Amino acid sequence: MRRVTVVPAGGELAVQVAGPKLSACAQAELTAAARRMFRLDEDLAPFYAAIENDPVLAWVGKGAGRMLASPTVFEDVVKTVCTTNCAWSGTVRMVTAVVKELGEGAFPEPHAMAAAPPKFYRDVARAGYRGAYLKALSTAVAKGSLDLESLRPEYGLPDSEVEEQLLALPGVGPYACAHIMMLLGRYHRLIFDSWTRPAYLRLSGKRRASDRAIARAFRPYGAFAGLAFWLTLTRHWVAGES
DNA sequence: CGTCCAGGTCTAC
DNA sequence: GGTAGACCTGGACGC
Repeated sequence: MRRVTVVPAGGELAVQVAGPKLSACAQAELTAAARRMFRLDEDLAPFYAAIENDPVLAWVGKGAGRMLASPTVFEDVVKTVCTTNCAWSGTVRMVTAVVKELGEGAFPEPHAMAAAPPKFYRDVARAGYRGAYLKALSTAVAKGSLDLESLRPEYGLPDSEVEEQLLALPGVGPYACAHIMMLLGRYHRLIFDSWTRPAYLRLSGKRRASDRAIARAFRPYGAFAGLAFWLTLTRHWVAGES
């Protein structure tokens, strides 16, 4: 597995690979991965226009707001399932094991995860009950009965259908669905979990707020409500923003 | 040592 | 359609 570096280069991103020149096929694959990771095909102009004079989010219009994604939807789904009902340290443990033991230095192909025995998920990844979900998920993708990549926006499926398909996946409920939708560039849904809820209360100064009420507060952002919510909560992650 | 809970979901009412 | 209870794991916390 060769080292790949992505560096800013005059308003663009340059992907540098150590060693001899890649084949055309490998180049295309790497470019596609980078495009998805950095969300280069997404048009955030309508969002930027909507927040131009926003007291909280105007800063985003300088070019922020592109959440890092994985090279494939499959990888995002697996990782997201590994964030459910556990501490972040657990997520890191599970994903690290999957990459190190099954992926030969990178995130594994679906067939490699499908071929891993339940013992791996239980004793090595220590994924608990999620092991069965990961096994079922990767098996379906490896078999071809489940095509997660077809959920990418460029294939034109409506959000409602994508949501329905995601919610039908093992281990994917409302939280994971909203999270994956965001990573797909479908920004309507707000991500509600044990981190975002208190984070919103802290920022808004409210003592309590139902999910429904929070969603209502972000409705003015329309199709970008989920992104606006996320950026509001993570504003302080960005250097220079308090 | 037991209980609680962390970036929830599933099943059974 | 909404809501209890169970569910793997491991770290934090109270006793």
